[in-house]
Amino acid sequence: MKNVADLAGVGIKTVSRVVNNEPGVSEETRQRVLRATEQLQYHLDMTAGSLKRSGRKTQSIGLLLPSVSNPFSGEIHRALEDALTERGIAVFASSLDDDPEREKKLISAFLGRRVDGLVLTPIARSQAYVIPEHSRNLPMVFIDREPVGIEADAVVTDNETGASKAAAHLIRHGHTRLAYLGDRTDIQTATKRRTGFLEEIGRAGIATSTIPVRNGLHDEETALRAAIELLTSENPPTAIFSSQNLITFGAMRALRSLGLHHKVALIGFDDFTLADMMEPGITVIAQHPERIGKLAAERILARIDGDDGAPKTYIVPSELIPRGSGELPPLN
Amino acid sequence: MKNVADLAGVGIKTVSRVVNNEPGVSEETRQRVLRATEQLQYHLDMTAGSLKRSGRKTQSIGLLLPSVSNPFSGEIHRALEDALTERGIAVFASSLDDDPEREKKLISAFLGRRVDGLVLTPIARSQAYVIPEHSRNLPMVFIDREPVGIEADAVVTDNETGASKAAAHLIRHGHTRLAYLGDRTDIQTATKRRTGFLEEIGRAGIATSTIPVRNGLHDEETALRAAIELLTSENPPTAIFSSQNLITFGAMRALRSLGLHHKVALIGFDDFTLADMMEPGITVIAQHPERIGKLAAERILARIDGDDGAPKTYIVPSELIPRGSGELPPLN
DNA sequence: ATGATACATGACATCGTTGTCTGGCGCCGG
DNA sequence: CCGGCGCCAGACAACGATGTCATGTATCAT
Repeated sequence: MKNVADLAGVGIKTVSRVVNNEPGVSEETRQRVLRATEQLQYHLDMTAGSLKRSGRKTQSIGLLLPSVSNPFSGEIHRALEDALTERGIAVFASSLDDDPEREKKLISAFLGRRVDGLVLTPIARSQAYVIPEHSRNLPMVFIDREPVGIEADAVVTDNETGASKAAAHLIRHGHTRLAYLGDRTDIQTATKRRTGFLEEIGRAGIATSTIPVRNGLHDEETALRAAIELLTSENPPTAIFSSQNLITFGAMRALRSLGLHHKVALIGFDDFTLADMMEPGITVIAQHPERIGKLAAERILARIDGDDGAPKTYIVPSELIPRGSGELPPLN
Repeated sequence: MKNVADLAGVGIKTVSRVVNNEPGVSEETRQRVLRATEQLQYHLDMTAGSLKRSGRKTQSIGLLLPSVSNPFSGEIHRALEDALTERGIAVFASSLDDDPEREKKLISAFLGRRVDGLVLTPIARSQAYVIPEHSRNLPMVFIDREPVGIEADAVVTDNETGASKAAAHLIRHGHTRLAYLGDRTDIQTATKRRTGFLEEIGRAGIATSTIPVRNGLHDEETALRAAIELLTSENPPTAIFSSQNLITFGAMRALRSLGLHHKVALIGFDDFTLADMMEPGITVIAQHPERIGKLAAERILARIDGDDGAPKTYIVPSELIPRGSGELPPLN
């Protein structure tokens, strides 16, 4: 900046005014300065600017996702990015891998970079450890899962209702012998989906104690095994609900390997690419990651802009998409 | 920092030494300072530090991808992140959407944030406009596509050889009436794949002029239409090669809608989730995004660390994964 | 003509940190 | 007993920008 000022023969403050489009510079000087910036390939240093600038905003936020390679997270990321880029805010993205230690480390790394806000999927059992930052006015929005031990904004899918819709749908198609394949019980969304599913079954007058529930499945392989075991038991279910993407894949493989894919109904939580191209098409409870991302962006921006209303949880509705697998009638 | 220093009753430089783990502080003072940082919830401000620190490193890099919601990009992103997080480097990620204007704007935004390096998928017709930055010693690594108009490191998939492997595979299974469904010709990878595919056909002694080539397909819908048109023409191909994910999906839909999915062979460039669960399984030329990401990370780190060897293009081999669709024999 | 007013501009302190340099103190060897 | 050395610690400038304030000049109303 100094160099530009010298070249243009003006003070550095004037250069600052020009590059920041502040008023109070004559058109002539402005042109001279612009020519100088051009000539020297000058580029404003935002990091230095944010040191003194009012509010000390760095125009960047931190985003913590289960993994940036997870398509669901990718959609959220994209929607967030679109909304924030418009405001000139850049996004630091990181993957958590369900590791509470990593969660803390990454948050710390973002804090050190003085991000203007944090959008995150909580992993650790409690997020109480960020209370100091939060109350120190660091905007935070939790996504996908509600935080524990701290009052903050959250944007989540309607997990319970979504799962209950799946149950209702299967029951409406005549099923009574349902089964549930679920994720680790320490994941909040997993337990909510289970609750929603079982409660709906209860409401339909079916004894939930008769429903086989397999928890703790965390990948395709374990889901596959659990599903096979279930389907080859002596009183196998006529319909399966899988609480998550990978588990759905495992269930699909199990059904196919036993030749039951056209006989046993299946509804999975989470939509996925090519679900409609399967044989049969897979009925799913679709989440709306773009809506989650967009809402999270709106909330974090509002907080950055000073909104200090009481924290609130925003719920994004899920949607049942019938494609065939969920409409198969019970087979006996 | 000042506050911490006061509370601990030491000078700010001593606090700096402690939080940066520099030597020359007695154990007693160190403890006192650490207690103070704890009490005040002090967190080092890296942005301020990088202002004066030698080399002015911000410990962050910019990553430009077609879209963060694209699974292929996601894998690259993840691999990069893993390698960089180890070194304490954070990643700004942004989506380009095939928009050259956006490419320039985003690069400019990253430059303003003084990233230590840039990893990017080039979109614009030429990247000559970043020559000033590059020669000013801003490390840059191009991924997926080689840059035009600038000498810089690049990490790309072996597009030509990959496509030629697909052609050879189909020919080996007896096909002579092949067809090519390709992306926009202004995308470098697309033309390379076409070249590789056609050259291999030529080498096999088949007149490439007889091969229907459809370019300019950019999504599932256009690919679907092109494929249907091709398959319902009077001398339809017995095998199709699709140059990219979405085009493969379009081709799959076309084949299925015409009831030809077990009759006409298909090989797609790019692997995708559930390819093995299709009917038949889809044979693909798989890229290795994790390897691309890892290599890109190694290169950018080396450059950041001062490696000033001549720029080089690194080629990551692709892999043909047979799953059924590519092994169907010609049907007449 | 004169004081008031508006506008263009630059000097300077400052943001939070680190690099450099200097100072005080204890210890050692001669 | 003294010079020299090593260790700990702080004072101070500097990084690249911006906020504040002062200054100079042209313009305007009276």
